[in-house]
Amino acid sequence: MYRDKTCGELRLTDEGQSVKLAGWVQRSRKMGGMTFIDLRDRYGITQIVFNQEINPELCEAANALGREFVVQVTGKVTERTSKNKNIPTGEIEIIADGLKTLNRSDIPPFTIEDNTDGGDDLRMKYRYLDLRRPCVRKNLELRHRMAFEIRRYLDSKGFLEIETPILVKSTPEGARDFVVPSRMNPGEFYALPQSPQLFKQLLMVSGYDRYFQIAKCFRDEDLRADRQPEFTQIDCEMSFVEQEDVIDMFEGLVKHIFKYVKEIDFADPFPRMTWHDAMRLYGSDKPDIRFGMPFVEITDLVKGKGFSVMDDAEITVGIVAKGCAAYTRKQIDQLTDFVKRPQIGAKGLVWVKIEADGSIKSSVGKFFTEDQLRQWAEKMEAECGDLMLVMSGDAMKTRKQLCELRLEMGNRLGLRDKNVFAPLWIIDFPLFEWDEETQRYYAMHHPFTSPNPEDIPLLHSDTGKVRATAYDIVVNGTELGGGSIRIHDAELQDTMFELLGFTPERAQEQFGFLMNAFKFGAPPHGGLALGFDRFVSILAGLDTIRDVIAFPKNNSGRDVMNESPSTIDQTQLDELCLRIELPKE
RNA sequence: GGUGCGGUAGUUCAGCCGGUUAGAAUACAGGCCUGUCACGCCUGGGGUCGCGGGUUCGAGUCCCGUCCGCACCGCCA
Repeated sequence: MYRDKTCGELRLTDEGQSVKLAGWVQRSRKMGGMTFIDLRDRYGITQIVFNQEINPELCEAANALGREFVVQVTGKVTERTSKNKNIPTGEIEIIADGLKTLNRSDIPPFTIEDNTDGGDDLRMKYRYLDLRRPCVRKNLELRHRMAFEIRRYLDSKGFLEIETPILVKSTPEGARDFVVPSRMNPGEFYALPQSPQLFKQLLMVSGYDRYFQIAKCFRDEDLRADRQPEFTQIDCEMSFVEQEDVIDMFEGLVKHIFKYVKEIDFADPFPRMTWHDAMRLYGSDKPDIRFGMPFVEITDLVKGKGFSVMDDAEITVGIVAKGCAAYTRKQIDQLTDFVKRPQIGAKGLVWVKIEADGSIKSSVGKFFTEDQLRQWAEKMEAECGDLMLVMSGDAMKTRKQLCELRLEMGNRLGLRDKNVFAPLWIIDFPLFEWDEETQRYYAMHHPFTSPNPEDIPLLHSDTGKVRATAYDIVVNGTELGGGSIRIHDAELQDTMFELLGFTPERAQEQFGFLMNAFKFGAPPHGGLALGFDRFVSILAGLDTIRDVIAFPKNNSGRDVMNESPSTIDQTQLDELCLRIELPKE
C-alpha cells in the first residue's frame, strides 16, 4: 500500500501515530530553516513539516518539490504549535521522516484552487486538472450522492432499473438525431436516443410495471449553459396509473432527494398551476415562484383613452416592483433598454411611479389622468413607494417579454436566492401546438401523450383547445422534468398520428413496432423524466450544467480536451460507404 | 442562421480622444528567511497585442473580413 491514511482524516486524537500518506503537492512554504508542504488528495489537505536542523537532507528534498508533484510521505502525527482553524486537519501536522517522489509534474497552466486563475476554456482543455479542484470535485460528489439516493428511493418503491439500447431507430419528430452509420448495412444509420421513450412504453407492454433508468440521452441541437448534446435523464414509467399516481410518486422522489441530500424537508404538497394560468400570470410555462410579482392585465382600463400604443394592442399587462418608486431615470432607462434588446424585442416600456408621498409620476402623463393611473394602481395592487412596469402588444409576445422583465426585476431585487427552492407542478398543457411556418399541428409533448379524456370529443372540432394529460415539474424557473399519461389504445394513437399529419403508411413505417405492440394488451401507463444534470446543478446552486458533468462539451459541441469531433480515415469512410462533401462557401 | 460581449506575458486582466521603451497581479526561476498556512522580502526572465486586410506620418487602440470563446434568440416533440 502506498498509504495507510488519507489527507483528510487525521485529527488531534490521532496524535503520536506513525502514518503513511500519498497525494499531490498543493503548495510549499519555505521558511529557510523549515519547509511546510500542503499535501492534497480527494479527501483534504494535510500539512507536512520538514526541519533543516532535524533532517537537512529530507528538508532539501522537500524544497525541490514542485506544485502537483505526486509524493509519498511517512511521519508522525503531531499537534501544531500554531493551529489553522480553516481546515479540518488544521490542529495537526505530520513531522516527516520519509519522503518519496512518486511522480513529477509540469507546471500546471492554472492554479489548482477553488479560486483558480484559469478561464473556462483553459479549464476545459485541462479538465483532468480542473477536476482536482475541490469545488468541482464537490459537484461530482453531489451528483453521485443524488444518483445513489434516486436508486435507493425508486428501489424501495419496487422500480426495476433496466437498460435500453443506445443504437436506436431515427424518428422524424422532435430534436435532430445524432446518427451512426452501420458498416454491416451500408447506407443505413442508427440514431442515438433522444430519450428511451418508446422502449420504456414497450417495457410496460411487457409487464415491467415500474421501470426506471438513469439514461444518457442525445440531441443534436445548439447548446446553452443548461443544454449539452449528451445529457442524463432519470427516466421512469409506470403501469396502471393515472396522472395523480405519477405526480405523487415523483413528488416523493424530489422530496426524498431534498431531504437526504440537502436536508430540506418539504412538508406540504408542491403547488400546482395550470399551463394556462402560468402563461397568464407569469408569461412562462416554467415560472420562478420564489417571488410573486404576478402579471396584472389592465387592457380594459387603458383602451380608448387616445394612447395609440395601448389602443391598438391586444393586451396591456404589468407588474409591480415593490419599493422601486425611487428608481432613477438612469435605472428606468436600463430597464427600457433591457426589454428593447433584440433578444426580447419589446418596442418600449411604460412606467408609473407612486411616490412615497402618494404623488404619481409616469411616462404616459400626456395620455392618462392621475385618476386613471390610480385606477391602474388599484387594479395592480400597487402602493406608495412602488413602481408599475407595463407593456402592450400581441398577447403571447408581450407576456414573454414581461416574463423576462419580471425575472430581471427578481434578480435586481435579490428575490432569486440560490438557497431557496420553489418546486411547482405545471398541469393541463395543451396537447397540440400550431406551427405557422408548416401550417400544421405538432405534439407539444410527444405524439404518444394522451389527451385529457374530457377533451377527446374536441380532437377534430377544436384541436388547439385539447388539453393533454401532461405535467412538468419546475424548480426555481428551471424545467426539471416532465411526463404524461400515454395513449395505450391503438385506435386513439392512429387518430393522433392523423391529426399530426402522418399518413397511415408513414406512421406504420416510423412507429409500426409500437402500434403492433399495442395490439397485444398494452396496459394503461404513464411516466416522467427528470433532467439529472439540471437537478444536480440546481442543488449545487450553479447556473450551468457543465460543472456537474465530468467531461462536458463547449458552446460549439466540441470537447476541447480531446479535440472531438474529428475527421476519420478514408478507410473508415470506405468501410461505411460514406463520401464527405463539404458545402462550398 | 442571428444578436451582444470578449480575445494583450504561462494565467487573469488594465492599457484614456491613435503618439516615446505595452503595464499590474499572479505563476515561474534565483537569493534571504525556523511556525507558515493566499507566508514575507529582494532580484530576474517572460509579449507574433487571435489571424488577414484597410485607413493613417504613426494602429494593441479606428474600419472591414475571418477564426475562436462565452451569454442569449431561433432551435431543443
